[in-house]
Amino acid sequence: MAEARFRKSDRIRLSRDYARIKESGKRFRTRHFLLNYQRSDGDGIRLGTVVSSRVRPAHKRNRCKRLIREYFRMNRSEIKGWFEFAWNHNGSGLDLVVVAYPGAEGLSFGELKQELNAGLEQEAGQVRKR
RNA sequence: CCAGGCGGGAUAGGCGGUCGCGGUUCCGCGGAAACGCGGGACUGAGGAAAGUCCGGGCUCCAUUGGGCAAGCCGCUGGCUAACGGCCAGGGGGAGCAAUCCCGGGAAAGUGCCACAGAAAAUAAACCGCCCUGAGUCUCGCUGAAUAAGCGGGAUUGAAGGGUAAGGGUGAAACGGUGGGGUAAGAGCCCACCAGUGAUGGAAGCAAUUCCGUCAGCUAGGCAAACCCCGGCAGGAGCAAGGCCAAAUAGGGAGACGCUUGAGGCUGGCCCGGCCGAUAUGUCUCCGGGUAGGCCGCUUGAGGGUUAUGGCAACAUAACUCCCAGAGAAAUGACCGCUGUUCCCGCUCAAACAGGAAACAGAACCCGGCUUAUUUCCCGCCUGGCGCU
RNA sequence: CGGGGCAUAGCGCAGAUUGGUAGCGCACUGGCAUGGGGUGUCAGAGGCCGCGGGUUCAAGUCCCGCUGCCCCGA
Repeated sequence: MAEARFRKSDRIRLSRDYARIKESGKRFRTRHFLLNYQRSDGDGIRLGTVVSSRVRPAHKRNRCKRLIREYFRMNRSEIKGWFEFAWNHNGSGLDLVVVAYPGAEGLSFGELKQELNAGLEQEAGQVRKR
């Protein structure tokens, strides 16, 4: 059950971390999201959320972040599994930044889950091939 | 019953379950501590939290004055910490009415008023009207005469003068109606009415209202144009500001005295004022500061109830309550049952099935304004129709 | 969260000082010149000035409220 929690230590909170992941991490897109990720030294998996300021008004931006966090909380062990398999290395960490763009505020939780699941699984598969 | 006006209030669907999040605090374990892990209790968005349009608190900066410029407000009185807000009163406008909207000064000065129109603001005089009337034509008389003179008439008549009644314009035309008067006219004079100024009295704290007297006889609009009058205000904002303080770079920093005076500051500008590179002497000290962390950070012009004063806004007193404090930023996801309203389908109707239910997220804190918005409820008032 | 700016023809800009029938360049349409095109030349069309109120006789311009876009401050 501890897998389904989401504490402060599971979040990316420093602006230099965001800058580092954006600079040296890898990225890919789905229909409504841009995902940056990078292998990290720790053994955990961390999440940062960013919503475009073109998503208006403020309460819709907040809702986007909540849904992304909720998705991450429910599926973190799966995501970790995919990337550990891709890198062929158990116990490595992952920093993940999800950027939401306009249009994302209209998604339901089910639609969001489907889109992010598909995107992440596909990306992990491509990493493994290389 | 229908239509309308004003004011106030409720709600932001509810209950349960599973998995989670922020804050405070307690217990257990680990640890030198910071803290970490596990568990419990309490608690966790709004009426607009919004726009950032005003006003304050709070914080730092500036503060030795003087002058200038710029800004905002504007009927009167009150309330308030303050306001561009609120309450009461007064005036003007809209409406049958309830009610709503607006507000210093145009007689201190400057400026503007396109087009049209004679003229757009100390009135002027284009047409017109009226008077005088050179000249021209004509008639009569004197005369020999068609010369000259005298007199009369006509004129679509040079020129001079009077006048502002009328002139179709314009958003707006320099009092209105009637009478007298005159060559024609005119507040030129008179009566009534409207308006202005001065002044006397009455009511009111005042804005203002009412009743008189006198005067000149009349004064266009725009200050959300400059401006005048009265009032307000130093500047910036919690990313304010304070404390701790890695890595890296660097060897300085501060105080005082004396001389030189490049340059800089004085937060709109000027006068004025102040600091001061460099060189030199003495003394003291390890500091400044980025990442990051901590504080500021929620007990406050606070909420509720009652009483008293006041038409009211509001004030005072007593009792009582503690009600988010994050920092890449907490309230969410899924499931079950269910309330209200609306839509669609079937139906005489109902039941039933399905769908929908707003605007929107605290970021230092308050008082307002403005804007967005769901479903209703209550009270008072106005007009109309019907019945008694 | 706080502070500030902009919006006018399809595009880029004037006009806002001092309110009075809104213009310039490119692009567009048509005529002429050429065998045809480019180019040149002549003519024309295209705007309720971001939206809604107010002041005024009259608003792109002055005042108030919204909407959208952009910039600055750790």
